[in-house]
Amino acid sequence: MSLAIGDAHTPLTKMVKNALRQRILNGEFEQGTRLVEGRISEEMGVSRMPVREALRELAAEGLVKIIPRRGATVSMPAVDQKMDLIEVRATLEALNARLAARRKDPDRIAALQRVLAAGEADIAKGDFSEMRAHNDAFHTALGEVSGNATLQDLIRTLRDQTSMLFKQDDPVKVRETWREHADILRAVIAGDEELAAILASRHVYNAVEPEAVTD
Amino acid sequence: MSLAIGDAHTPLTKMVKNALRQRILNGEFEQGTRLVEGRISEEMGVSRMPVREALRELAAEGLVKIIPRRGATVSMPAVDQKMDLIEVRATLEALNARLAARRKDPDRIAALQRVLAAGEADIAKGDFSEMRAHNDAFHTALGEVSGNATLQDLIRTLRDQTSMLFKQDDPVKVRETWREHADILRAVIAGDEELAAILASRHVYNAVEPEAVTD
DNA sequence: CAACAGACTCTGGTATACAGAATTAAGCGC
DNA sequence: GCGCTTAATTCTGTATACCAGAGTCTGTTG
Repeated sequence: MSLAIGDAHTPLTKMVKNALRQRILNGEFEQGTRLVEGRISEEMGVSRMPVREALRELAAEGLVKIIPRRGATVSMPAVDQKMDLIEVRATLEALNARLAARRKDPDRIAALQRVLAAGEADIAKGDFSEMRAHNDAFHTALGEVSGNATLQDLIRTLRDQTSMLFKQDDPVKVRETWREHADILRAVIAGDEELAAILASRHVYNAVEPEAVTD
Repeated sequence: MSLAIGDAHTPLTKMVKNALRQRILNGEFEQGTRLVEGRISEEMGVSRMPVREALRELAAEGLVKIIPRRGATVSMPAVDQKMDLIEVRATLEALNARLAARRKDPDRIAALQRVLAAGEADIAKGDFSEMRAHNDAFHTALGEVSGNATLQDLIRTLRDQTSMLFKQDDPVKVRETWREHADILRAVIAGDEELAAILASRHVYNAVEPEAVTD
């Protein structure tokens, strides 16, 4: 299994963690599935330790729940927590956009524009395969403009935790999403903090798939 | 070594973590001090593993920085990160207060009022020894009123990371702090979301010790 | 006194073991 | 059959011991 984890030079723990995160976000493990250390370590061909650590870290990110003496399970957020998460995320994305509008570093904004263009180009081409990546890239780039690393970390974590609440495959929605991205970017460039903040906040709420938070 | 950690039944890792957190927040370890796994484990009479895990968790909380292959060091936030942290924290405390004002659960508010009274009583008595605990209690209680668990977690973490930026021992400042607490509570009870949010946000900025973020 | 070799210190991992909590399977009495 | 015990099995939390290789420190030497 060469591509199993890929034996590079990055810490093993990180690789295990990423592999697990991937699998969880892909829905390969359902909500509540037990993640047994021994099983995973064997499956990935590593010892238990890196797995333990990876699980702890994922727990810190909220993708996994660890109950003492009972181990880890996949933890999609409970219904009543979903809105909580979204509320927090929207607030932080708003702060992020506000800060970006305040600093509006030209270089970073240029980079952001390139990301926006890339996303729009794919949409024009009708190629939706990379949308998730483009989307992540946009939000990451926006985070760089704001320049608040703490905030970026938090948002990334929240993004992972909420990613399953958003629909990514509906072309109509995707187009809407990117229109909103463009609006946010415009507000940022204009230095309009208030507008940027409001747009970013709404952007989160708009992208939520209603059924996801209802049932 | 008997009272080193105290061999209870709670996971060892948690105890190690708490002990370390305590020592860091108390300033017993200065910024940049290396936290060598072997040394700590020996000192606390446990094996390296719980120490490793504790360090990772503290790293997730931001109290410690881990550089691959170089280990953990105490990481007070860098100057330019301090304002970042405070900005984020202020934003989240504002959201928290806003949600509290929205829900204003009577029982939780009653509890909050008791905490406020306890703090004020100690101030009246001139007893400042428990102020930090009272302060934590107030913010925790406020978090319960808002009822957003995710938010509470985040705020607690941020509180730990920023705690050293606040002065707790100046009687004048303490009195001010509690006046602000009372104001926030009043806004929450009145259901005035906007006011509660603004007051909570300012409360954070007001409590910052100017020198702490300057140098 | 700068650059380099060597000795030493730690981290990230591996393997193995084991007590005791949880979970599951097996019995057993009714 | 069905519910309750009990025994067997599975896992977690920790501990030991060990190792390769990255980093760090030190002393030397040109």
